[in-house]
Amino acid sequence: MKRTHHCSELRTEHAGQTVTLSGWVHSRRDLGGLIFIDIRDREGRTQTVFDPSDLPPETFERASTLRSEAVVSVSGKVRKRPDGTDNLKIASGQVEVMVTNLEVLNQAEVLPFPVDDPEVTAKVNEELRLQHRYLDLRRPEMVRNLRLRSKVATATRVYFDEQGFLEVETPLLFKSTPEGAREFLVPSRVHPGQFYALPQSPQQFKQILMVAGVERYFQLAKCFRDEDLRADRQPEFTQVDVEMSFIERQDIYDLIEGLLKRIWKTALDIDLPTPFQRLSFEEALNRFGIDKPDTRLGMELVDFTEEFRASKFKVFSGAVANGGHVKALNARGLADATQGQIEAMTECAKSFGAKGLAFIKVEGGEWKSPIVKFFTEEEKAALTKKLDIQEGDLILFAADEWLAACEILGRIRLYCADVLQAQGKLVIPKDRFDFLWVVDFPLLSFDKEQNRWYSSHHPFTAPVAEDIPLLTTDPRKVRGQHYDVVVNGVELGGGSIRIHQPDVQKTVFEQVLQIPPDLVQARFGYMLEAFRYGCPPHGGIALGFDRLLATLCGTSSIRDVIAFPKTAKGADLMTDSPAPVEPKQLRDLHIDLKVPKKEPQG
RNA sequence: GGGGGUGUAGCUCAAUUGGUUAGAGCGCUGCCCUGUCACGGCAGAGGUUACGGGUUCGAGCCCCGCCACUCCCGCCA
Repeated sequence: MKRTHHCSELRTEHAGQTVTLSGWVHSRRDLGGLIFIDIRDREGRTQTVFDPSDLPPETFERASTLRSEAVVSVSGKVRKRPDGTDNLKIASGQVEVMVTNLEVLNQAEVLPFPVDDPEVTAKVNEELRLQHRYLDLRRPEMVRNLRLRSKVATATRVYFDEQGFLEVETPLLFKSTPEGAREFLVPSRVHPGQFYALPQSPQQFKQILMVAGVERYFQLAKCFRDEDLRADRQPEFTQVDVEMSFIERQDIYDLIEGLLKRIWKTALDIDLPTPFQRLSFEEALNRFGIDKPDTRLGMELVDFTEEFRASKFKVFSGAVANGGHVKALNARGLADATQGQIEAMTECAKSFGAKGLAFIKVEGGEWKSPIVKFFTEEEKAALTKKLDIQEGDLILFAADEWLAACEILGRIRLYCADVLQAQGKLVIPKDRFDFLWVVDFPLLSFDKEQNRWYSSHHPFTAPVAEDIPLLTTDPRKVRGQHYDVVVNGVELGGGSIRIHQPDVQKTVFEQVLQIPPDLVQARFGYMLEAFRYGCPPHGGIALGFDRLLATLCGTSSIRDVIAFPKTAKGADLMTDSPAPVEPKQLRDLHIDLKVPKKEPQG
């Protein structure tokens, strides 16, 4: 049964050798008196020939009954294919194996969907693919993704080892810290009524490791968040988690740029230019309307606050009078936007609090717009100049508070880019990767509904040193030592320099975030205590490993780079989980269920 | 929690907008076929139109409900 070669290995120089191949029946061409069977393994495929003149009739008969995806082991002599019968589509296409022995290791029933035809399979309903993930993973594209993931994981470990990092595993049964994302809870059998939580990230352990003197820590860490899912979010996911002592922000930039450079070279043989561009949070919002800008798209936002301060168009001048901004973007070539597309954009703007969406279509040499009649010649000239308006352009406006105006147009910009790409008017090369750092985030944001400040990143993020006195006097102005790394509009990861002084950490928890002292003690007491016994200055970062792989593989869904992902409702369709448990299990855990009974249908 | 999309043969999709017995390609089954590689030829089987109601002379199509998948908003310290 042992194989001598894999199925993408044989070449003309192997001709004459007797070999054994093992794998799956990829395809079968039964010509009646002669049968061709392509054997496939994870490396590729090889054509085998069953010729009755070389074979016992019984073996030939068995070959004719083989079905797709049966598992076989065949032995025979390799030979160069007859002239004119080479198959250039496969690597082993110049040779074939003349089978003398066939062992059927397992038959396969008819499959629920084909795995041998990439065009068909790529369109198969994802529900079905997830139900039979083991078949989905046989597809060459999925094998490639698994392989790339493994390669990148190894490259990551090698890189960090070279840089003097220790890989340390941290617990999955952790303590609930309900400030952040909703957690998965694990009931304790031994401690009735008490729960573990699965970690949203190893944040606190990695900081504790710095107190422990590890100095350089990394881990490919499993993280868990019980929030609603998206194409780029799963309830359990993997982070490249990093923490270092005695560093400043620049050290993290250098380290991560080196890592990504290594990964891109290993995975795609692409040399990433470093250092990455650096944008402040404010500049990212001003120019792109989002804190994770996709700089490949062009169409930057332009500010017209001054130009429209005294405008006759009251929507603009009114917004400015209230301290707001007027911003615009030029969707080049989108003047032919349909009514439906304009409406979709307007709906999108409204969902961000806009009252409407002002626009100008530049068609046939004139500006078609319900608002252009309010504009003076000076205002029109300013628009033409700063937006470089040309025939065929679509100009879109937002007038609102600064952040809202930016975010509305930021969202519209992405919508326009989608439309332009679908129309072929915006073409982005597949091998283009625009990396950048977003820095200088505000440390705190204000929650209007709950009337309190919350951490923009997390409560362990260090303020810029000279801003520490402002924590209690003017929180809005405090800058955080936080950074995000972004590629092509995807937030790949983020981190910060941490607070390492127990008194500053206590101030943030109790006075700024207004967490009662007894709660702080119960939830974070061990950390504050640890900080008192000699905590080095430290900082770190976490990269979304799944998003990283999705970017490398050119897919928008991280499900394509996770072997066994869950659906949008967190179900595993293959194992049918989550699922009910036995009453005894619940009794052991001291749990009573209160699940409303479903109303009978009808 | 909210909004959009999808659900018809094993798979991918049609069904002239409410009208005869729901079709096609691939796959599957049987027979034929010695140089195929998307093999070819002939024949055949295969449907609770996701599910439950309703309107109608008549529903795959319209209405109500419900389930699953998917995308987005909220959410994701």
